Amino acid sequence: MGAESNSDGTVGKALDVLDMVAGAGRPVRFTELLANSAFPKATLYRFLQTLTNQGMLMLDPDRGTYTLGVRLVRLAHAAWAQSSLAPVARPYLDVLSEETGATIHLAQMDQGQVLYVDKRNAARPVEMFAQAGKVGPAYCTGVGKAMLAYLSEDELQAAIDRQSFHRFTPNTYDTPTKLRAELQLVRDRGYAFDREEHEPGIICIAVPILTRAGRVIGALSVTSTTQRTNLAALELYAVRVKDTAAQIAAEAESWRFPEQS
Amino acid sequence: MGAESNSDGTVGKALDVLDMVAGAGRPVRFTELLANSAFPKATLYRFLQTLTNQGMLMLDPDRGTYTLGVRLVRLAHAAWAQSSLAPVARPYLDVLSEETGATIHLAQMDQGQVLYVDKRNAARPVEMFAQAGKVGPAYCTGVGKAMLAYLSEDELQAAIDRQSFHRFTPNTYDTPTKLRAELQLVRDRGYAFDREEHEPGIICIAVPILTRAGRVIGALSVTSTTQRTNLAALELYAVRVKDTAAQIAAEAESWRFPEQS
DNA sequence: CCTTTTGGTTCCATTATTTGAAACTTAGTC
DNA sequence: GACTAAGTTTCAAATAATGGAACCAAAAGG
Repeated sequence: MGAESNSDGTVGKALDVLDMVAGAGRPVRFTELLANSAFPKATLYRFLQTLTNQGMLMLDPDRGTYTLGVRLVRLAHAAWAQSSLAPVARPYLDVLSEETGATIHLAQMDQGQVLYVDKRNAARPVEMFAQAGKVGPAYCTGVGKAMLAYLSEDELQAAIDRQSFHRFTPNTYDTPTKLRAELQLVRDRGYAFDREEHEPGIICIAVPILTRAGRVIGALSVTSTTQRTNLAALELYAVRVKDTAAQIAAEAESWRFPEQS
Repeated sequence: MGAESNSDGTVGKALDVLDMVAGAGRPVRFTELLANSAFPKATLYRFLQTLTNQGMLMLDPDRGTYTLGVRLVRLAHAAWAQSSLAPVARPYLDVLSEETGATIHLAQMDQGQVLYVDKRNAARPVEMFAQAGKVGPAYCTGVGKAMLAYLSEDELQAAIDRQSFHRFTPNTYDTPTKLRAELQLVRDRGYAFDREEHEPGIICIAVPILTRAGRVIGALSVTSTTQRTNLAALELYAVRVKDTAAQIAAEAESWRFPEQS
């Protein structure tokens, strides 16, 4: 059930250590990491030293605990800025958020999961890293299904193999077969719904963002609650959102970066 | 003049490659990276493959260009969330922003530079990664000087060695000697000013965020423009900001993470 | 249409680095 | 002052990284 990302030599192992620290979600001691890892003491120790040296980890000298380092934040900023999707999409999200008064999500696929790269929230305007960078399941979210529906068969199968198919609500499509049937409907329709499949009361409409060649580069969703609205009302935005996605795709694709001398 | 972060073996080299891609600021081709690196073809090639496998880089198959991967965004989210500073500071920044109507910055030290980890901007509420994650010089910004002033002599010297001392404006302290004199004033006063030292028209007041033991964990600033206000007016916030910094420090330090079984 | 160049990928013997058991050093306990 | 737990260093053996050179594919040139 775990994800063994092996066979990438020393670098891969070091990054696994990084993931372990990230996975803990809080500062961790050497011994604790040692217990959760297959590495021998000395090996893990050296990895931690190297990563700390490199600023990928940080060692709190007072408590002897490791946390993720700030270099990651710097790199992530660069990653965000140089991905053609997120920066291009920004102004479009602003407009969409204003028009609908709903929550807007911009997501990408990451190892079979949904990674939210930007968000607009009418109620709570400032979210920053607290929201962007979060991951969620693909098989039971609007953006997830919108993207899955347009993957190639190979990619789709690889993604399906990574889904946990936990039944979050009675509406969750909790088997590959049910999911594939739903994805066919998504393709026919051109957009995906989330019918409280992940969280009760939360519904959304989502569209994929595709290159001209049909490659999936992300997805865009308008999310609301059953208290405030319903699917039929959300569906009225379908054309509007599809249109926005098309514009974003076009701009992202045509965005040529300045050539270096 | 570059920073050789060598001698951390394979992992260090791989991370150098990552920095190269980040440094380019746009998608780069294999050949281009090869030209800028000391690595032989095959070696660089393998690094790129490994990093791509690991999701740290992304290869655009259409254009044959590499960009930073989404895994970094995920890791950075975790880094942000598990650093005790940024999440704890969030509500305080909100309040400060509301009270002053000015721009608020939260920063940490990163390899001699200032890394902005959060921001509130009265005018432009939504900034996300576009702002957080940015880096700036330490010797000519309020937050930078506030932190430098409270480093240990060793740390300070190391940081000074990494400063470029470019004279951005007539007010820039552009030598180590001038800077050290200024830092003494900062210590005496308990907070730092930015007197248009980095950008004309931009002024700020900044305070360090210190642990009880006196270790620097970050800095907090209130920034405005000479058109809207002046230093004397900003100084009125001094007590308020110092107070906020103290609260943040106390909460960040006492924040015990839940123990794992 | 054939040749050359450019950009990218693979091979494989050599070499250097990682590995990890064990010994060691603190720092805290009883 | 012995004992234990947590963290750090050592060093020969094992393994993985290295990089020169060959290879392949596609574009450019004749």
